[in-house]
Amino acid sequence: MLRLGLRPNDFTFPSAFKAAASAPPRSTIGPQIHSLAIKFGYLPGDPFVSCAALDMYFKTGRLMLARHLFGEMPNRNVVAWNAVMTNAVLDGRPLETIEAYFGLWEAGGLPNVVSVCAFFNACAGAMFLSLGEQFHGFAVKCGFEMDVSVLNSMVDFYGKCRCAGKARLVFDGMGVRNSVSWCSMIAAYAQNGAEEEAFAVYQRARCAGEEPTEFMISCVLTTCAGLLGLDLGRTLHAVAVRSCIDANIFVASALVDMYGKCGCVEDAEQIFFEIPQRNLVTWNAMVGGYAHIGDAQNALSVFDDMIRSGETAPNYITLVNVITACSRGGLTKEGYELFETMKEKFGIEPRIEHYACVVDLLGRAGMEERAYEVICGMPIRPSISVWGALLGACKMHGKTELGRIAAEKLFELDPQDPGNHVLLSNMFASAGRWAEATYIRKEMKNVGIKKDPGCSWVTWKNVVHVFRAKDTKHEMYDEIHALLSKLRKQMQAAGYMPDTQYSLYDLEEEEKESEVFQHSEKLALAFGLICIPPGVPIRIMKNLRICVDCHRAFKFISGIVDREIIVRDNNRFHHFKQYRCSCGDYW
DNA sequence: CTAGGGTTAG
Repeated sequence: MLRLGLRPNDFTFPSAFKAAASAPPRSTIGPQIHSLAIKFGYLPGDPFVSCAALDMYFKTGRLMLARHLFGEMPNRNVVAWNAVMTNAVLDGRPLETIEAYFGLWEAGGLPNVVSVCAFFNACAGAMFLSLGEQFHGFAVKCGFEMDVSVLNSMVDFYGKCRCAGKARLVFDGMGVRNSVSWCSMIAAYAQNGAEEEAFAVYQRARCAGEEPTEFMISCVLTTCAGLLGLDLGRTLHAVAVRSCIDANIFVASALVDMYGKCGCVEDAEQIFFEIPQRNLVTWNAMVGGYAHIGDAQNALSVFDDMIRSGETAPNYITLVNVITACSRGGLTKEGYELFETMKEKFGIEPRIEHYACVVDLLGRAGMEERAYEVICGMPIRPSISVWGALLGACKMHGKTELGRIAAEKLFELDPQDPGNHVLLSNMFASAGRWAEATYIRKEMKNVGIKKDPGCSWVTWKNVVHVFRAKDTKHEMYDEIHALLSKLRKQMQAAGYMPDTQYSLYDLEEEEKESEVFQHSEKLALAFGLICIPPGVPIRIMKNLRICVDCHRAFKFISGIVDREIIVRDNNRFHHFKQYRCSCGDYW
């Protein structure tokens, strides 16, 4: 334009700055336009031009220049203050946003819709629930509740502050909704673990004629974690393909994650290797997918690809996932080395999560004492998950004394948790120390701690069938029981010996045997075998870890009836096929 | 000229 000898006017510079705002941070295009604007007399002085320049400096990360420009603006208007507020939230400095809001107020300016949205955003980012609630009242008084955007940011604010119910109240009161409103409400539920409600809102949105957007699909996909969501996840994948949004980085990352969490690494891989670009989250989700099934080799190889590609540097989540994969896959040495060198190699300081991973890694490999040394040398206070990892390992390998130390720490940190008490009691039980096992049970009763009941579930024809141990109430109980007896004989003929060492109470051996045959996962499997047609893998979920005997039995059954069985317990996946499990008996 | 929603770990 300048080369053609045309003179820029006051419309030229704002659009030029807007374009420059999305240039890479090191590009000098923004500052060049700045000098031109000065040369042509638009700066300082023109509020439109200076606001655009201000925003550009923030967006390209030149904070000092932005603040300097803001400082010398002769006539700061709301838009200028808003640029400060919105960019501060975007960069994760919510306090600065709130400060700027009051700055605007003190300077005699009147906040507008954008300022109010930014304020709610800041309260969401800083988790300032009561400040946001007060501001909610104020915004209503000023008449801002007529604005969709303001209401949307209120829904988002309540959702982020863990108040999905309050978000819903705002949402229900909205006379007009747009796509953002629906997404914010779905996110509010999804981020607070209310998967069913999130999905119900999604369905309502679709019924109301809302098109599925990248935002909507990536958000709903997070509600499909675990085997039960697989059908739903595949449906959403199809929806994304039909709407041509499956290549969007958020959608693709969410798909990789969803398939990984459902134990379908092949599907995750297909998306991962086909998409044009990947970001940190995509890489992490893929490594996480391998970690879920305990495929340490592939986790390490993708991690290696990530480093060599130079696309993105790993972060602490990447390392949590890789070390977890090593732990589950039995690559103890590799995992430990990564943990030891993550600081110098990748500049990532080990966090509490990494310590928990490495204690788990060493513990699984039978190196409980080494794990204990790591805990003792920690620069930060060991958390519940660190001691929990040690206790779990001690229980697995019968290291009763060290287990007791871990358990005592756990009781201090979380006296009400039933899982730790049960683990310790079981550990004593399997060491034959019945008096101590019973004592802990009694103690639980006295203090009023109830054990989470173990249960397993299977979906069939869109109905979830839940089983608890010794469950006789299911309508198909007789058939289930008959099938289990038959399988028991076949398994014994094939060399199966019941493993009753973790049976809770001091029962006679025979009673222990019949006890383990009423475990919830066995009931769920029998139900699956009866209902689900041959050839279709049986997918079972369990809220606690799978028991040792069930694990052994499932290997036999997968071979005897020639069926794939996939169990997701509260810790990882077990994929049974032809007398073997994907965990290699290492879990 | 400024604005509202999304993906990973725990």
